[in-house]
Amino acid sequence: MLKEDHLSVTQDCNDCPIRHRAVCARCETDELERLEDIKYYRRFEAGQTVIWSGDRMDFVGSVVSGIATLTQTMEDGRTQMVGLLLPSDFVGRPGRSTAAYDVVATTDVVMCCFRKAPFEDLMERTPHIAQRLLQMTLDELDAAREWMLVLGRKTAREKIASLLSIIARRDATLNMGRLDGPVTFDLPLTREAMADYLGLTLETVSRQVSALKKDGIITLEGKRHVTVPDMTLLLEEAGDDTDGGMLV
Amino acid sequence: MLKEDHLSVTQDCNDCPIRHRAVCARCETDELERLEDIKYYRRFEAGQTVIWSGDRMDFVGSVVSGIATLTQTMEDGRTQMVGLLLPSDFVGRPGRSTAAYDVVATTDVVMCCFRKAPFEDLMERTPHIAQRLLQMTLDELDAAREWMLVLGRKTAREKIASLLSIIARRDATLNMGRLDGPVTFDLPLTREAMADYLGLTLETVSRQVSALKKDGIITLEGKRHVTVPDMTLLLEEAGDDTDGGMLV
DNA sequence: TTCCGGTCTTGATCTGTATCAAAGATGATT
DNA sequence: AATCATCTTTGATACAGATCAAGACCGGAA
Repeated sequence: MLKEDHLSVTQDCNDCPIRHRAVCARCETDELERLEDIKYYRRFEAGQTVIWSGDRMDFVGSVVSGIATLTQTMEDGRTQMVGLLLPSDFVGRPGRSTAAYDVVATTDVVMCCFRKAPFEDLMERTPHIAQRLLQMTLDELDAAREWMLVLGRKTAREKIASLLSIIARRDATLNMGRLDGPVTFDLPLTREAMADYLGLTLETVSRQVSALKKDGIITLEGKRHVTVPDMTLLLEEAGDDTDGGMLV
Repeated sequence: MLKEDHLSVTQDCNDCPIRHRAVCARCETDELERLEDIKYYRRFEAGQTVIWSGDRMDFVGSVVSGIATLTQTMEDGRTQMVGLLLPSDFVGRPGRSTAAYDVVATTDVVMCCFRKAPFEDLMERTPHIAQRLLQMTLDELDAAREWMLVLGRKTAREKIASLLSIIARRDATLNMGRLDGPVTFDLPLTREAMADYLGLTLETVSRQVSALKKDGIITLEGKRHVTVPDMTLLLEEAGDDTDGGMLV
């Protein structure tokens, strides 16, 4: 649900009918005019690396459309995805000059960027922005910690169910969909990307997706189009508290 | 390294010779006087649960002394530690009223607390605080993501080495120790707690600690007192980039 | 000193997931 | 329509770590 004082850029941002919300609806007008100078769009193709870990990072921004991932790679090639960037997600870290992770476009991606130094100035002058960014960062921290439980303690089947639940929920949030009937969405990730997110191999992902399908927890049309007849069942498979809290 | 504008409470805070730094050195004096009204100390015994997940959380604070953990538990008892709270770490979440995790005192703990509502007011009025808190939260997010790589992709031996590296580094930071010679510290965690942090069983932790000892990567006096003759070797075992970045 | 509860180690065996291998879809390009 | 590259599924086997089980250690209490 996009809030009035949302820092994120909404999907309409590219046309910019609501560009004045791009940073913060509570900002005064003159700040927003100034914003125009430091805002610009970037387009990335599917597969393209937006930024490499260790690179100088001279912008912050948010995803307007498309999907990108945040990944960490060890020298021997083992890869762990540490974040999934969907439309409205914020990218970059105020106060740090180099990127800590690879950011890779999974699909074609449009990002709305702000030059970093002026953005940081703006943040200093307008406290709402720092406060809003703090809330967003705390949410991401919660998500990361939630994921630590998935990675550390869940079985392969539970991991898959957890990932599907999260994608279903995020998809519903973005598209104003409901979660109380059958839920349908497109998987934005290859089996390999899912594996990298879940700390599994792609073969195991494939097997467990097939198993969930066989057991009627999900239906597949093609490889990527998923229908969940009953989210409650999926959440049970994920091993989450079954009080339905996630459905609210 | 404690910074001048550190939000955290330092170890001396209990005696409060430097209590005016308790929130932010850059705050003006009158804000600090007001602070006295909303600050208090709490003492917890080893094993005591500071707060239960889901509980109403009416304070924020920071650890003055002792060690606490942030854990998540599934209905069937599987437990994952999602954070380790050492002296100077911040506890609590401005803007959210219930705790998301269990906070458990591992040793006796003293926390310096601030009543939540007034603290949030203070944050609104004094932008440095929100900004400092944002930096701290971003650091925690980095730590959580680092840990996702450990949980998702590292072997048991690498996991143990990673945990020991982190504890060694944090210990050195707090005690102004060096990391370029032999490093000695006390393990603040039982084998079971280590297992819960690493997504392993306590038996596997025990075996891998023994293996690292046999291979001369570490030495043990008793069960808990660890010496690392050469941090570089330990970092190699952890599978971290071996450019020594961590030693700086 | 002995007892005792909690912690830790070690051994034997089991199992979930990785690994290795091959073939089946799918969609783009010619 | 045929070719090709990429993604996905499925099978056979191997292995890291879990599980089950038994003691060893260690500090505190009596």
